[in-house]
Amino acid sequence: MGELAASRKTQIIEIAQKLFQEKGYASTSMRDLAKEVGIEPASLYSHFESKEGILKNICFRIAGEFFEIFEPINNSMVNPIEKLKRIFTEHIRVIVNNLDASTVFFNDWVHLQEPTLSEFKILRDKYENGIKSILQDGITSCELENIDIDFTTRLIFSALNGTHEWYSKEGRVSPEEVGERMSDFILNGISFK
Amino acid sequence: MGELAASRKTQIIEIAQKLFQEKGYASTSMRDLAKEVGIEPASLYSHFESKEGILKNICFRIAGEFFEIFEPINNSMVNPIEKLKRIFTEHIRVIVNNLDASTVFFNDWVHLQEPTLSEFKILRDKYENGIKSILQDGITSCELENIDIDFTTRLIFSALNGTHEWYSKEGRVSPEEVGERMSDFILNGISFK
DNA sequence: CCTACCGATCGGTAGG
DNA sequence: CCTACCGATCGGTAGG
Repeated sequence: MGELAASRKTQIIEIAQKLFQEKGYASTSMRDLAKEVGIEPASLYSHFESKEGILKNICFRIAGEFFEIFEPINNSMVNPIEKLKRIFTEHIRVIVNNLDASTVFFNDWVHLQEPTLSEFKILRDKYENGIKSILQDGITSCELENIDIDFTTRLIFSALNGTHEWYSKEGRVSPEEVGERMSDFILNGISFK
Repeated sequence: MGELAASRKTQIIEIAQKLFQEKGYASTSMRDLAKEVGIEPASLYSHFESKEGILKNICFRIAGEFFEIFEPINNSMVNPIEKLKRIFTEHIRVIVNNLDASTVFFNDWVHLQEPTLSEFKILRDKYENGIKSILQDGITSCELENIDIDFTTRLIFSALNGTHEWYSKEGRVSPEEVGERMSDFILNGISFK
């Protein structure tokens, strides 16, 4: 009390993000989490139905953030290259603004159970297909070379989604700058030949 | 029997790689492993001192493979760009030839305990610093633009080390071709401006 | 390589 | 949100 009064549920999620990020979802027990929150283990179950419920909350919140930045840019009337540049930059910003949660998102979504796992994969594929469409538009309009779209998409996500692994250690670079340099790197790499 | 007689120890490692890759190290129990091998859980301990011993074996074997390809290329008398190109290609080959083990290497090294964890990190830093030196050589000799070496190195490893996540699903591309296209992508991306 | 077993810890529930 | 507790499972050991 006296601090900003985040709800207990929010507090649990924030601490869970931190612990899952540090030790991994599978290696973090509900007892670890309860201790850090300062309540009894059983009390966690009045806020979440299960341990997986917490993971679900984290993963789908981050997925939601990615779509929130993707859709308005994708629907805007700019050319494909500019779209990609903006999406890459905003994508990085989501990661950097949610370092703990995005680490959990990338590392621990595999621990989601069916049917949640399938829902998650569908969202992921949707986002991926969105990027592929923009690449296709770029090729069609001759703004991009005739690249291998699947392969290029993999490379793009590898580059973007590695950010959480190193950003905190070299945090002197601003998210905007990382996003821009990453965009340059990728777009330059793509237009090879 | 009747098949190629790999030693039991080798067989345990191979099955462990597969299970750790599928479910993660922390979520795979010694009982899971024993069952798949076809022996009693306690019997695993006549081959390995602990569960972590198996992880150690996998992680350091892969680390060794990376150094085996790195060092001869690094010591060879070719220019920095050519060195990078060859290292990237061989790096990809190591990943692709050891898909299970390299997935464990990338995802589960965090579960190593001290002092093994520190030994592992030292190897990782050594490899990373090797790449940084080559980039520096390339800049000094004006074959590369005056890029940010730390940032570039992060991007390189993000791109290279994401390969294990998608390769098996699009396995129609040969390791050599992946390596070459990845090299082109990275080297083209690097020389921006 | 097995039988038999240990203490510790796990996610989760009942009931208040 | 707590006390009290459940059955299951964990990594690992003793002794052969």
